[in-house]
Amino acid sequence: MTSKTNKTKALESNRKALNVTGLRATSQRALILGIIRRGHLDADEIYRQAKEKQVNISLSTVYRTLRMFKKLGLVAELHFDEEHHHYEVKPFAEHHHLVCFSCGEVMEFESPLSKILKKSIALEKNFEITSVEIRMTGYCSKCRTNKS
Amino acid sequence: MTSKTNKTKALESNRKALNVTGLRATSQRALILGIIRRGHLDADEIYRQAKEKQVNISLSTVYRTLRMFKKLGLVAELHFDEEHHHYEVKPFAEHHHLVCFSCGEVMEFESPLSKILKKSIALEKNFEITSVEIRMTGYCSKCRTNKS
DNA sequence: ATGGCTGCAAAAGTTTTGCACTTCT
DNA sequence: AGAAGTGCAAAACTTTTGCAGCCAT
Repeated sequence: MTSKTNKTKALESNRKALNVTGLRATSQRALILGIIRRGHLDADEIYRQAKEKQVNISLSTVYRTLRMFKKLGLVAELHFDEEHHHYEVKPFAEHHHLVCFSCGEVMEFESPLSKILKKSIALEKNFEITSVEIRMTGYCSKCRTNKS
Repeated sequence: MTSKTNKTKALESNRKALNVTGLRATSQRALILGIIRRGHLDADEIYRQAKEKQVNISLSTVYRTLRMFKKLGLVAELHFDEEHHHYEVKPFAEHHHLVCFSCGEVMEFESPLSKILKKSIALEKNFEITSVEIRMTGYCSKCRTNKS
């Protein structure tokens, strides 16, 4: 059974990521970071998942931690069409999102065109662009065939 | 003094826009639609401006109206980096946003590249894409020179 | 040991809803 | 007249904050 070992390793890696930031490596933070790694989640969902592992954790801690991570540039805050913010660990390669209206699936994509677009707008508007967020919505291939 | 005439005309035009939708053309709706026309505003800002013209208007009506307009596709809901949603009347030409971190100014832009990007992703991911939202953030030319 | 972090509870802020009344058609 | 829309107040939700105790460093 290697699962425990893997979990330990993952926790270790999250702890290290925290050490780099100068923050204290608390179990809550390692846990939350681990959870965000799994996908695009909102605060409440992160809280629910965190609670499964550590019953006492509080929602405030989740919010505080997310704000902190965001401030440090450790995670990115996304704005999907829903009510709440979503978070993901900041990717090394800039990437964007494709959301299916029907099943809600979120896919990531990247394209060299987005970089060209960024440069062209920066030049045209004389802007110094620090971040680009592209969100496309529609219907994924599965939902398209099922709709018929 | 032609100002009153212009106001009447504007109201008339908003009323007509409402008639097309099959909704009842109430003064509140015409007013709110007129206000959204002015720019990218959030619910509370719309409420404040509406109140100047019609003291009794309620925040619930603003929210209800915005939801309704959005559902009808009359306005688009935007997701800037702040807490609340922003609204704008749905433009005929798809356009995107450039937000200055420093002064908060929101500029619109459009580019043929965004259409190419859309097509290329649709093809690659086998998605039927119904909408594209691009938000770039950074520093506008004014803030860049002032920063120095 | 000590300052940063946490949990809890309460507050603040945003959005929705129920209901009686008003207004458009 | 009848249905749709509004205002008000209260509820539901999301996010923030104050504070006493806890725990990484």
